Amino acid sequence: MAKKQDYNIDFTAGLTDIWRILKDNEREILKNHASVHHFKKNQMIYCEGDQPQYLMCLLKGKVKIFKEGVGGRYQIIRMIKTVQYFGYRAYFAEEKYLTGASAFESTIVCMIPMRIVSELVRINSDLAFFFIKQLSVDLGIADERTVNLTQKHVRGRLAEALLFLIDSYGLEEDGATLNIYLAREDLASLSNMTTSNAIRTLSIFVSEKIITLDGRKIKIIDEEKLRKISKLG
Amino acid sequence: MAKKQDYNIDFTAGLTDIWRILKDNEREILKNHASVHHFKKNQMIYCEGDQPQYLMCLLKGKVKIFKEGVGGRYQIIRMIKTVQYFGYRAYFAEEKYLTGASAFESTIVCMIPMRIVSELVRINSDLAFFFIKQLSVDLGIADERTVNLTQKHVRGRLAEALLFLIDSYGLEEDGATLNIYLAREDLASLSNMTTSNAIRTLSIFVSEKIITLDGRKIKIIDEEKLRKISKLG
DNA sequence: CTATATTTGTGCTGTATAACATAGTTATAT
DNA sequence: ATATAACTATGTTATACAGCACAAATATAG
Repeated sequence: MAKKQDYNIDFTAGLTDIWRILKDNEREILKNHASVHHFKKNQMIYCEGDQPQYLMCLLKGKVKIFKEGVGGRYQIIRMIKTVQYFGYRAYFAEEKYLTGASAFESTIVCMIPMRIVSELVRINSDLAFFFIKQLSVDLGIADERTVNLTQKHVRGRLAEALLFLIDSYGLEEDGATLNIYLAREDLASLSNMTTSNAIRTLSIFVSEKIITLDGRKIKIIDEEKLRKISKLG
Repeated sequence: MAKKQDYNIDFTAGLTDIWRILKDNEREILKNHASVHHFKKNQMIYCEGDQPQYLMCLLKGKVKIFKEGVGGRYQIIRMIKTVQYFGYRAYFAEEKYLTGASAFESTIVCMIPMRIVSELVRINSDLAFFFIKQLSVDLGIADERTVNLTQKHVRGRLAEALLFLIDSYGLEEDGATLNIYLAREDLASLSNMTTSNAIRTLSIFVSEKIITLDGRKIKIIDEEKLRKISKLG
């Protein structure tokens, strides 16, 4: 793995959330232990079963967190956008990683040893609250997600996935094209359905003038309708 | 709601986890603000949408945490056993409750204002770590659960629910009868299926000599087989 | 630049499971 | 004690969705 020296990035700029919380001497500690790593498209960042060691902050690119299910079928559990933190849950829970993470596209990640993070949490209660809040929010999202994935039908689940992608990565300058190009397979494993059904449902959405497709580019035409479909299930 | 004076319980005995962490003066603070409440069978402890105010610790009884899904169909998100803490996630996330909680049977809960808990977290980093760990573990469980509920078939999901109940509430003195009597409907909403399918699958399990039924009493005959069914999906 | 692999798109078939119906049984209330 | 409501049980039907097959379009590699 490449060290921070290899990349001419002010990685502290990306660490805003935590940076703001820390005192000067704590920032010094963090700076001395942080390193910046580059991952190529589809490269694994960590694997299910690995021993967690780092708090990671996504500086550039996109990351998917996924989990292998029954019969090798994998499911995307969450997706990380820039300046989001990830990879710390398992360490705090004193478990091995239950999920894997891989780079969706060329990605830069800042890594801070959890040993150091733990130490900072111990001496800075604001940082403790930061993680408590983060975990609490994520747990809420996970609970919502469970109900959505189990109770909604394919249309609802796909609509929701699209809305989630808009929310996470936004739209291009035209204000319509999704700012992420993912394979149908990924869209499927994000909305818990087979690839064929993702493809099929997408083209139904096209025929209903909710979206248009150009290869992997997805243009959102009628977000309101998506919202309605997602809500009704 | 009844105050602690109404119940002659040494509620601190139930708060072991947190109690052990606190210093004497912190214990004093907690003791002065804790109150003990009794809930009748099926009584709501808090509702989806409520403003969270208390850290709750289950001293006696059983509690289900559930969530309303599409078309009023509700789903059990988790179940609480004695000396487990609950009700704090939403407060830390600065959200309203996303779930509801109700007493499964006659239940006693100790409540501590989150305002006080937050204050203690601020001054005692061990308590901060306690919540960080708790939330991290729960988030892992939620992720596992999502995959299990979405990818496994009814048999696998029901088997898993039964194993979960053994794990959470244990067995009676005979070493076989589940120590919780729940309606088929609850078993269904725990394993994400319709009541009819829970009933049907249960009686299939009976015919396969995996369990026996006597009304709501469920006797586990072949736990190994349950484990196998759960694993295969 | 071609060859090979991967991804996408559609149609068809099978099946798991939801939805409904109905009856018997057990709780709950008055 | 009796009436009413809620739960349990089982059979039948309907349907959403997975699974497969195959062709076309893209992407990737040598």
